[in-house]
Amino acid sequence: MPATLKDIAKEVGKSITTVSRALHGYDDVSPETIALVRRVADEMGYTPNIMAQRLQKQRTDTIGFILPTFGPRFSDPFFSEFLAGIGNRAAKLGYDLLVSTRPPGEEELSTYRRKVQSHLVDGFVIVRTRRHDPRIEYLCQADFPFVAFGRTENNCDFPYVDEDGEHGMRLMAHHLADLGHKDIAFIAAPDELMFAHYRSKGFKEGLEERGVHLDEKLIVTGDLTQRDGFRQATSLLELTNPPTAIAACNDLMAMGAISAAQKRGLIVGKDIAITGFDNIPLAEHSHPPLTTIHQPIYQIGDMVCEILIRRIKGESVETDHALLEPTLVIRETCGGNQ
Amino acid sequence: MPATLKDIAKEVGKSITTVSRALHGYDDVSPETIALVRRVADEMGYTPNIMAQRLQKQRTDTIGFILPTFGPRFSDPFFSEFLAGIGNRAAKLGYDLLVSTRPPGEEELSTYRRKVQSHLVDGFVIVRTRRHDPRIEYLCQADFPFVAFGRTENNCDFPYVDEDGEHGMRLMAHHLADLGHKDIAFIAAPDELMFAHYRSKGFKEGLEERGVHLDEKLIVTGDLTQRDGFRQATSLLELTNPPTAIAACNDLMAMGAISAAQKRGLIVGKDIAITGFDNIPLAEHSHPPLTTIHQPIYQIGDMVCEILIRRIKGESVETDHALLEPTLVIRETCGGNQ
DNA sequence: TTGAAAGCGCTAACAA
DNA sequence: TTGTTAGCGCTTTCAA
Repeated sequence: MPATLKDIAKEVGKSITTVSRALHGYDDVSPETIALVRRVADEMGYTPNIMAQRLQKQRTDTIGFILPTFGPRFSDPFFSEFLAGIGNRAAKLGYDLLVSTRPPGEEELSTYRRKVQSHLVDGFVIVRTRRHDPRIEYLCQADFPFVAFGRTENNCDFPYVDEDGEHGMRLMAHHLADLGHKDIAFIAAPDELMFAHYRSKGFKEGLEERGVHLDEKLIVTGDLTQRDGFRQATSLLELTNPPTAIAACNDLMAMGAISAAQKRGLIVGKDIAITGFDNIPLAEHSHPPLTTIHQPIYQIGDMVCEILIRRIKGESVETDHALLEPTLVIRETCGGNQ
Repeated sequence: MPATLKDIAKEVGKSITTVSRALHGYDDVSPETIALVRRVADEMGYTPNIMAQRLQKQRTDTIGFILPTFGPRFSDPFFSEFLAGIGNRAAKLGYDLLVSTRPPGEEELSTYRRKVQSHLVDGFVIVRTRRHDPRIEYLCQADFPFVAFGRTENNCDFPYVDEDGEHGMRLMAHHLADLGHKDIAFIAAPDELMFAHYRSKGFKEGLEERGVHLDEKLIVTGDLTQRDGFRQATSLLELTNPPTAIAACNDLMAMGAISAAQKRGLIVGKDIAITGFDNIPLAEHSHPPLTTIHQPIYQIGDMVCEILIRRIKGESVETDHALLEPTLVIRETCGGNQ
């Protein structure tokens, strides 16, 4: 149906090769031919068949991104922003983005494997790294290009961009301690998630540095959703000695915790302090606005994508181990400023 | 590098053709050959080169989805959930998902055009339809398969799934009117967006049906973000005769409105009623929890994708004009139940 | 039951 | 400056 090089060749009475070269503007084609071919190509509405180009070139100009989803009601503001970051950068560099959604696990890994082996993508963006991450292990061992948002404990060297969550949570711990809190609870996330691990670590160390004891009973683990933040905070508040501050591992859980506190009639920012991590857009508009740690997700997506494409193209990359400095965003959930 | 049919053929001492057929389990290949070929293929870690298959088959087994983004801080919970819906269904049916992010406008349309012409995808999922939608116009005219989430006023027939936003907002208007509100404000969204148009229409009609007059001065338009919801609600509340209820066109703006009200010291659900539309996960955990209209976004994504793939495959589709019945979710932002 | 040959649309080395 | 030829990896007639 659509015009091919062959059609144009027939039309202008030249060979396919010449047409191809004319279209690419090679300088060994006469200007007249170039002009002619271009005009005819335009008239015929020619667009190259990308599959044919790809088969020939043995590249796909496509990068893969497999979204770790968790059940249908999946809605993490994190991902849409990150996706916009990589998507826009990829487009700017002439790359397409192949997205899959797959829950972590066996099937996830085989999805990576299949896409690598069948040459569906030239490289991968990995998010939400795990302490022991089979995806990274696989890609390293297969020597396939990828860049991760997050680090891991696997012992192999690979490019990543990460925010220093350990430092971020240390900042937060100091903030809370300096506000005079003694009974501080922490809603962690599964320690297998690398970022969760770092954040927990930073928080504990931060409190220690301020001489505040973190009671094991006040450490609980949630699944990163606001629903679970609500649940975990509720159980925390039902203790005989409830905490005066709750730090959550991410904003979503913090927002759940705010609900829980309010449900018990507590005034957040006065009766209890609550903090998050991520600074999602919603954080600014929670009630009260959430004190949190900022993470420039869009920019991270952008960086990750750019590094990946440079690697794919074999260009040199200056920094492929970026660790971003987090900043504390003080709003109203810890009181003080109002 | 990776094994090809040729490699296997050489290894087993048969022709490429035979190997291909053996791998596909054709019944005109001897069982022994099939077994042998399969074994060798496994050993060599064979995976078909998809680009080659696609070039040959003239299909891509890929569906396209172009995300309308608006600036970097792009974070609409709507999209991640919708994406999960189409992504999971596509995977189940053996399709890949090619995602782009592009702000609405000229470049957006040319992105569609390029992907169609270069055979990058077999069909498109369209979201956030506009009253006059150039994307739909183009795809219709090009006779390219697509399914939309949302309707349009372009006069061409195409498959869609939509929620009856008009009816939903009518429900909401009745709810507010029945609660006794007389001074009701509405934060609309740009009328060019089809869903916004329907929602506005339904809201106005709903109030009329209850004999409540909707003052033009109390109708403002926001850009669907919580930030703008905040801004618009603030201006509404600064009027000499501020409204006693604010209905927003979507949840995000409603959440901004809640902030605005609280900033002015109003108690939401008592001093003022605020409502949304969408029932995003966060709605349940706003403070107070938001009264809204439920929209099963994940399921809609799933449906849209399924219809699209059936069409691509040329299978018959029973219902390709689905209009879903919305439901009112009463929580606490209008008072009453507490 | 198997293989030879053609072709999907394109690029590139080489020859003319 | 242009054309011939080969080939990317696969599927699919058609003939043996």
